[in-house]
Amino acid sequence: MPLKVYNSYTRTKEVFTPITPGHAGMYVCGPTVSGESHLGHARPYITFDFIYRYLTYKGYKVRYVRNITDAGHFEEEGKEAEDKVSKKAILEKLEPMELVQKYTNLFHWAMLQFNCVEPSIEPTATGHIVEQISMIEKIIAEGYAYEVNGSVYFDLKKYAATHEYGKLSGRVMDDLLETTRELDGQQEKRDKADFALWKSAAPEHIMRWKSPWGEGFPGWHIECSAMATKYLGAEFDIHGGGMDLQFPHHESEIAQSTICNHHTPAKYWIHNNMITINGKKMGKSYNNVIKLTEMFSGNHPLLTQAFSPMTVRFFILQSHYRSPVDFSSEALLASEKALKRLWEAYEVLKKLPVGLNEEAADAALNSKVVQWLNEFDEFMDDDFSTAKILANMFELAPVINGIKDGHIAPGALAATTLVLLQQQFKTYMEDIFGLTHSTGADDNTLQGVMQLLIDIRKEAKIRKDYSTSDKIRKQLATIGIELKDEKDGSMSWNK
RNA sequence: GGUCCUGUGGCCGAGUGGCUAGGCAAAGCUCUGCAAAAGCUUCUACAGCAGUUCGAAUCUGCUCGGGACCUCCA
Repeated sequence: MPLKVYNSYTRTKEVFTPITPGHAGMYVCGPTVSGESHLGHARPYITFDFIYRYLTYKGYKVRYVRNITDAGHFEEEGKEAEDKVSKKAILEKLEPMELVQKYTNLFHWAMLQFNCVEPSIEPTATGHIVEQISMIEKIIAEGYAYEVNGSVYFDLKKYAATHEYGKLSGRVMDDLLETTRELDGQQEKRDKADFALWKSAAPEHIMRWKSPWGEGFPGWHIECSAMATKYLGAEFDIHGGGMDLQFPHHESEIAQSTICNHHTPAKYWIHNNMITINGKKMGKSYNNVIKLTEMFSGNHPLLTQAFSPMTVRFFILQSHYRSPVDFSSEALLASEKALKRLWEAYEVLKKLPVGLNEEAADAALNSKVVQWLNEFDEFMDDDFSTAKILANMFELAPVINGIKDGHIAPGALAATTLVLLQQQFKTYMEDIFGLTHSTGADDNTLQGVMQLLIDIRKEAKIRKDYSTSDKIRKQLATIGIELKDEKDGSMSWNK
C-alpha cells in the first residue's frame, strides 16, 4: 500500500515516491532558541516525529535534519538593526551563546519528555555561516542578488519574472509589492518585497561575522536553505514546518535554492496546522503562550492541573495534523483519561494468553477485529490519519477487556488474530505514536514492596479486616499508585 | 484591504455524495465488602438560507460567525 501525503506545494495528496529508492530525506524547521518552547512548538516536533517514525516503519532509511536557529533576526523597523538573541542577552546579562545554550538544552529536555526521536543531524545556523556565505555568493553570481552598503538582497522581481514565486503560499507577486510593509533597510532595496540574504551589522550588534560584504549576519531564510542543501542535497524529499512559515520563510527558501542549485529544493512540502487557545493562535505576538514547563507543572492561570508530556502528545495525535486544534484544560483532561483507558487496555492485551485455536469461535467478531487492525496502516498511509487509528483502538479496547473479563470467550478470536492484535498495538502505541508509560514494573525494589503490600492486603480481606485493606489502597493512592481488585481475587497496580 | 482556511451533538474531535467515527462528560444497569476499573445500554449532531442530485455534514451560491497569512512566529 503506497503512502500518500498532502503536498502543500501542489495542494493535493500525492503518492510518496522518494528520490532515491529506499531512502527519505526530511528537513524540518527547528526552534529559534531565543526563548522557552511553548505548547505551540510541541505540535510540529511531535507531528514530524510520528512522520519520521512511520517512514522508518515503512522501511525507509530516513535522514531527518532539524536545525537550531541560534542567530537571531531583525527587530522592528525604526530601531537599530538588532538581533533578537543579542538584545535579550543584554537584558539578561548573558553572553549570546550562553543564552542559546540554555534554551537549546531546555528544548532538548522537552523533546525527551515528549519521547521524540532525535534527528539524524541537528545543525546550527551559527555553525554554517561559511555555507551561507558561499550560497549568497552563488546567488549574486547568478545575477539574482545585489549588494548595497554591506547588505545583500535577493532580487525578487527578477526571480518572479521567470519563476513561480508565491506558488507555495498562494500569493500573487503584484499583491506582495503592494502590501509589503516597511522593513529596516527598505530604502536601499531595489524593490520593497526583496528580502535580505545578508545584513550589515550595526556597531552594537554582538553576533557578527566577516563576509565579502563586510561584517554582518545572515538573513533569516538562507540558513535553512544552506543546511538543507548541505545535508540533503539540491533536491530532497520532504520539507516540513508549521503553516505559518509558508510565507515568507519557505517561499524564500524555494527562491534561493532554486537559483543556487538550479532545482526546487523539496519534492513534498508538509505543513502542520496551529494550536489555538480560545480560538486564537498561540504565539508570542498574542501573548497567550503556555510554556512547556508550565504545562508539565500546571503552573499557569489557564490550567486547572498539570498535564504530562504523554497527555499532550496524545492530545495532538487525536486530531489530524493539518487541522487546527483548540487547547483547553477540559480537552486535555479528556485526553488524559482517554490515554489512560487505552494504555490499560494495552497492558491487559500484553498479558492475554494466546491460545492454539486456529479457528475463531466468533467469526463475525474475528473478522471485524482483523479489519480494524488492517486499517491502521491504511489510515496512516492516507496522509497520517492518526485520529482514525486511535478511534479503531478504542473500538478494540472493549474486545480486549471483554476477553479478560470473560465476556468474550477465550477462543472467540483465532490465535493469529490475537497475535496480530498484540503486534499492531505495540507497533502503533510505542513505535509509531511514541507513547510511553512508566508502570513501575521495571523497578524490582518497588515490585517487591508492592508484592508484600498485596499479600498483607489479601490476608486482611480474608479476615474481613476492611479498614486495613482500605488503608493500604488509600495510602498508595496518595502517592500515585493505583491498586485494583480484579474479579478473580487477584490485585493489580500501576503508577 | 488582499490571499487562503474554517463553522460537526454539553465539550474535544474524525469524516468530501448514500453505511453507528471515536474520546470526554452525563444517565441507567451489571459486577463488587466498599472503591476504582471494566462490560452493557441511552444521548445520534453537522451555522442559516437557497440550489444541484434519486440521495448532501460532504458539491454550488449567498448570508452570518471564527481563524491563519500578508511582519518575528511552529
